[in-house]
Formats: sequence, structure tokens, C-alpha cells
Amino acid sequence: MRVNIMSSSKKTTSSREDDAELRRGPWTLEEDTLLVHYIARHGEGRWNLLAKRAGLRRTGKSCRLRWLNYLKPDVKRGNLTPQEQLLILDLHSKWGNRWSKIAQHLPGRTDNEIKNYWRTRVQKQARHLRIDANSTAFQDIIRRSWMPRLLQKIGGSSTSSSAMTCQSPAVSQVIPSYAPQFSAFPTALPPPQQQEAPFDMSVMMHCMEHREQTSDSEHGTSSCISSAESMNVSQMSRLSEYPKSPFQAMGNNGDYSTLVKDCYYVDSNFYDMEAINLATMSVPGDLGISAADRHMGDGDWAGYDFGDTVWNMDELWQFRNLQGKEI
DNA sequence: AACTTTGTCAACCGCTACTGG
DNA sequence: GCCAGTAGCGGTTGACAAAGT
Repeated sequence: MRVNIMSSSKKTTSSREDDAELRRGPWTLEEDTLLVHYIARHGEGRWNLLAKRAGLRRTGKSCRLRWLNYLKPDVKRGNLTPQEQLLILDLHSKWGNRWSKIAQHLPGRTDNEIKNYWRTRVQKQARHLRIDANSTAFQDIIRRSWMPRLLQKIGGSSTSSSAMTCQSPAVSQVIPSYAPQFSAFPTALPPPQQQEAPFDMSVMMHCMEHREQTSDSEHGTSSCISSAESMNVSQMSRLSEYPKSPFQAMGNNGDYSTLVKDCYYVDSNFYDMEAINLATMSVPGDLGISAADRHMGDGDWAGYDFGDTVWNMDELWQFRNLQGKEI
């Protein structure tokens, strides 16, 4: 654990003293509380000042990162939906490793999350195939094999759920150009009543306070259920089915940020996470994605998140061998 | 059961761009 | 124009958990 690791010894006395006061490593419950409370009152920005005034022994940089990637209420957790994966594939093919730019088109997803996803899922597949993730061979595999299957996955789910009926503009631009057979998908925007609820800081604070009172809990998704008393039975059961919180995965018992995030799981489930994740996308500007300039960059494997694996490694190897290049 | 390997992802680092004095 | 402070980006690290042996 990288807690309270101090900086190098080649520093001036004053900077050493400064560093000695600075904490590093994983954030504690108390630090999260301080940060969230401060931002609730004063808003974000001026991070160095914020860190000092909030009483945090952290750099402004660290505070900013913690807020943007973890504590900010609209940060979305859980597996990326096939639609999101498709969008990432497409945008990465256009922009490369411009994670922040890509993240702008996936509301609730952070650049860090997308970057991690790419490195752990996509590049892994390239490694397994022993192909350079940036090679044209790998691009072809993605374009010809993986993306159509991902699209099939999306198409299949659209018949049984509302996922595709609430397709985002961004995704609806991607789908037809990669898979004409799916171009008839409804692309209607969500009706107004399904728009994502505006963030209510008071709810978040309530959740935090509640969590503080019940910090013995080690559960994840149900820890903030009290804030969602109006949930019906089906909503509750869906909640328990939702992929585990990364906070649970971290094993941070008593970390109240779990609670913060749980609140948003709950809220999100009010709107049907699967359907609304992309439905509520507000895509700034026109992606300008055309069939003509569509050329894949690094690939997405797409199947990794699904129990019924979409990708068949044998088939991919066939693909690779047919390509006969770039080992 | 014990140990090793692999995968995940939060957090850090270094750099560049921007802004205001 | 120069400088310092700040914000933001992309690459990398390392702790931890899960999977494999």
C-alpha cells in the first residue's frame, strides 16, 4: 500500500516539510468527506486552494483527480455497455489515445476508466493474438469480426430491452455505418421524463451521513437503500443484479465513498441503468463520423464482459492467419 | 492449502497549455 | 514577453483480488 510515501530526499528543507504534510496513496473516508463537503459548499476549481481550505493534506492535483474520477456524482460505474464499447472503438479509431476527448462522448465515464479499459481489455486481446494493437491486421480483425459481433449483441438485446430504443445520437451514428443491417434501429431520444435526474447534493450528503452512522456495513449496493425507499421490488432486485461496485472490489470496508457511489447506483436504477446509460448521453457537437473516414484503430474485443463469450479465439486466429502479416 | 501469475483500476508522475499579474 | 500558478492530459505504477497451478 502506497500510503504516506514521502518524496525523494533531494529537496529543500521547506519543500520537504511541505511534502511531509502531504498524504499520498488511497483516500480515506475522512478525506472524501472533507472534499465532498467542501465542494458542496464552495464548488470545484482552484484545487490547491481548495485542498488547503478543506483541510486536506493532499495536492490540488490529487483532489481534482479524486473528485473527477471517483466522487463526482455523475461518475458512472459498472461494466461498459456494448453501446459504449462500440463508441469507444469508433472514437479511438478516429482520435487515438485522446482519452479525455473520447470520454466527453461517454457521459459518466472518465478518461481514466476508458484508458484502463483499453489497456486491460483491448490491448490484451492484441497481445494474445501476438499482433501489434496499432497494426492494420488488428484493425481488420476488429472491423470485420469483433465489431459486427458486438453489433449483433446490441441488436439482440434491443429486441428484448429498451437499450436500443433509447440509443444515443453518438451511437446511432456509429451503428449504421459499421453494420448496415442494424441501421433500422430506432434512434429516438429518451422522452423528457426519462432524462437523468439532476444531481441533488443534499441526497448525497444524506447518504454520507447515513453511511457514517452505519459504517459497520461491508455490503456494497444496498448500503444506501434507505435513500431509495420508494424503490419497488423489481427495482430492488435489479439493483442487486447490477455489477458489483468497484468499491466493493477494492474491499474498502467502511469506506463511505462506497455509499456515495451506491446512492448513484440506486438513482440510476430508477431509470433502468441499461436503458438510460446511453440514452442520457448528451453528445456535444456532431461527431462527424462518416462511413468514408471510418478506419479502425486499436481494437476492442468486446466479448470480455459477457458471459456468453462473443469472441472465439480460434476464429480470431483464423482471421489473423488469413491476414498473414505482422506477427 | 500454499504459492504464483494475471487482471483490474485508483492514484501518481511528468509534461504541456492556459491564465493572470 | 516573462514568470508563476493552475488545470488538464496521457502514460505508468503498484496494491489488491481473482484465477491458476
